[in-house]
Amino acid sequence: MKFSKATDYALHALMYMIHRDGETTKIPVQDLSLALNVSTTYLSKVLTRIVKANYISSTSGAKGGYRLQQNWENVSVYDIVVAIDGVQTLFEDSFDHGEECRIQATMMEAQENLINTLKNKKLKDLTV
Amino acid sequence: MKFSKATDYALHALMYMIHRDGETTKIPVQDLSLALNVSTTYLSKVLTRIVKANYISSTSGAKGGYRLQQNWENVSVYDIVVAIDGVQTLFEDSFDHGEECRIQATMMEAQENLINTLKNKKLKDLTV
DNA sequence: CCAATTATAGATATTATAAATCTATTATAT
DNA sequence: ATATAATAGATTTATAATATCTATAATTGG
Repeated sequence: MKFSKATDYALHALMYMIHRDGETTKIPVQDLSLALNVSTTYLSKVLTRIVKANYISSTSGAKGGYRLQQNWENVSVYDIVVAIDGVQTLFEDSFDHGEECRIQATMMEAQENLINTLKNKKLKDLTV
Repeated sequence: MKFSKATDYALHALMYMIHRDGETTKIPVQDLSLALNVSTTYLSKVLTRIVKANYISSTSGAKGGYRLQQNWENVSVYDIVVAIDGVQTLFEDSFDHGEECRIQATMMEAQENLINTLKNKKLKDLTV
């Protein structure tokens, strides 16, 4: 019952990018890696997922790097969680008690409240 | 980012006990094991934690078993989660950005909403 | 075109944790 | 005394997260 470190890395990397230049410059993973003290290989593997999800762009080669997309302000914390870990179910009932299982319903309700909090928090809100 | 199966087992075992006899009879783990289709050894290991947390009692030996405590109605789903998995932090920030880290604050807020949902749901509510 | 730089992909290794089993021990009723 | 039942500790198995390594593809500047 934990969020992944990868999500933590991604969020901090994004905040670094936002605070540094906004969506104006490309930032190579090495810079981010240095700032966060996480290996370049792993961090780039993580960031590639954010690229796939289209919240940042990337360009290979010299002078390349990662850059925020114009829409970054509307991206929620939950979007990042999903981009990294996929849509997770916090609770997988081992029993086939069906729809009317109140235990499952309770867990789902709790999970919804968690998710909604993260959906309502945009990256922009974290910069204020 | 998952609840443990053990918690699932415990909750279902408790519901079985509640529905069967309330706090009147001792139920050996073998009965529960049969009802849930979980091994007796593992289930008893799980239930022992619920005993330690004082939400059920146990007696060894012939005609022994597990029995609900009189206070079971006031026990929340969160109480069971904690009894099994301990107090968990859903998010452990890898960076020492301190109190004012907004990422951490957001995750904590989301976690609080999750926990409060589970605190407000009593075992009694699951039986209705 | 060449060399340097940078992201990506795939395979693999490492760690950590949950899930489950096994054995021995202790307690209780008949 | 014997059968029943919980508990404790050690150990195994399974699974997922974390991380590294190597090779490949793309881009820039000379």
